[in-house]
Amino acid sequence: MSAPGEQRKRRTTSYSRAGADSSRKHVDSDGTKGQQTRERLLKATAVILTEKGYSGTRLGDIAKRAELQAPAIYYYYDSREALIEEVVRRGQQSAQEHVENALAQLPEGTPLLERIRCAVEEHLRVVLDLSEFTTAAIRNMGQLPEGMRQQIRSDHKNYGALWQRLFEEAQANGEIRADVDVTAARLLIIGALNWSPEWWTPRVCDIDDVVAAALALTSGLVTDQ
Amino acid sequence: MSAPGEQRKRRTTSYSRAGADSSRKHVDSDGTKGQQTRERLLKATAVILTEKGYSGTRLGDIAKRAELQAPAIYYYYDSREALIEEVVRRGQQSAQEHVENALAQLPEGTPLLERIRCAVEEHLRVVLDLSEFTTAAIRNMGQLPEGMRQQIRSDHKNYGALWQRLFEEAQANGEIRADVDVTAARLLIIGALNWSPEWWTPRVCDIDDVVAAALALTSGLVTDQ
DNA sequence: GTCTATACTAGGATAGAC
DNA sequence: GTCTATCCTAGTATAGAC
Repeated sequence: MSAPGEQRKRRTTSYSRAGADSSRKHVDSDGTKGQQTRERLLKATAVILTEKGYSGTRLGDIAKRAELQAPAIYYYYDSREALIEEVVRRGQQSAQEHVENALAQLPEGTPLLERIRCAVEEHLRVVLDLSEFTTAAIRNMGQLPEGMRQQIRSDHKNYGALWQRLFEEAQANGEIRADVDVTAARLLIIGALNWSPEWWTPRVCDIDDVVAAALALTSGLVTDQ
Repeated sequence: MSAPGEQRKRRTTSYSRAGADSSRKHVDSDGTKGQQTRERLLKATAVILTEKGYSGTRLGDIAKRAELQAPAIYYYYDSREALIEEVVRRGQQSAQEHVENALAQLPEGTPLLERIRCAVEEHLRVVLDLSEFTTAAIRNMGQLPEGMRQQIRSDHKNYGALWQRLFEEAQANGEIRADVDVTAARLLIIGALNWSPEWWTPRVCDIDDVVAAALALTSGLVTDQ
């Protein structure tokens, strides 16, 4: 008999972010409600992914955080992998889009060094502030299973190429010291930014302080005037 | 029914460096061979840990790489956790020891900036070249289970404090720009170094190039002369 | 010390009720 | 859309032979 007998309540609700006013009559019989659940699911996955890593990300934990039962996930995604993949893809994309967008905003003749500073600042802000998806993507990029890696990889390459171009031109241009390996420099900088979610919290310092420090470091590459 | 009486083992597992007895007599009877296996095990664990992350690290994979069968691991360690814990602890320690040692080597009056450069270079070399344990420790620090974190955390704090001291004194001293948050700067730099195993391979560039680039970045913090 | 065989459990996934 | 029940594989760990 499988008597339930225990009736576990799963109402833990450690959720504080109750932004969306969801207590409506019936949120509508088409699409909308499902779409919200989908978003909750993605966001929950991003958080767990960041905390626990790829392999440590359990559907049960995701479900708990998204406030539904694990099997419900399969209504939205075909598999754990499909869900995770979308999170990572989004994270990758939103960083790239955000930075490209900021760069595009700069006036025509902006010096390369200034463009680089802009990219540094914006990447950092995405990572620390704007997108938990990006954080999740970064943290887990290295341990994704081979299959998933392929598609993501190409986006990743593009983004890297964008940076690389900026650095190479800046060096060719004399704005960056001729004696540094720009590839190493670029990867070190991006690394510094990517690692920041590991230590930064609002309690450590203001985001603007991090930005300022990152820009200071970047200026170490500048040709001495 | 059949519920077997709770026979839980509570091996406390504070594995601390089993007395490295290293008997030298002959290699097969006692001691030595086991010690070698133990080292293979640790090294294999470090590699898998770096590649797959904490949760993705399976005893089966470790065993395979160390060329034995999974259950044999239990002859050396009480649990998967105990094994992983030793790897992480070692990684943490060897970074700290290596850097402290290099710093101690510097002549008495060495300027703080020079000490910082030294720390940057040595930390980078440990991470890229000298210790796969350190890489494993760094990559997984963030996703270790709560229990394991405690002990490791304190070592980690010490190491961070060592760096922080250097930076604060350098700033108080006027060697580092007064307008940067040294905590942020320090964490960004260490982050850049810590992230490097993620992208660096001998094919990307020479380690010395990475070191040079890291030092160039560091110089961005220097007060303008 | 290291193996084979096996007990046990967690967690991904499916079926089908509501 | 979301749930409960359940299947099934993979992975930790133990027993005990060699």
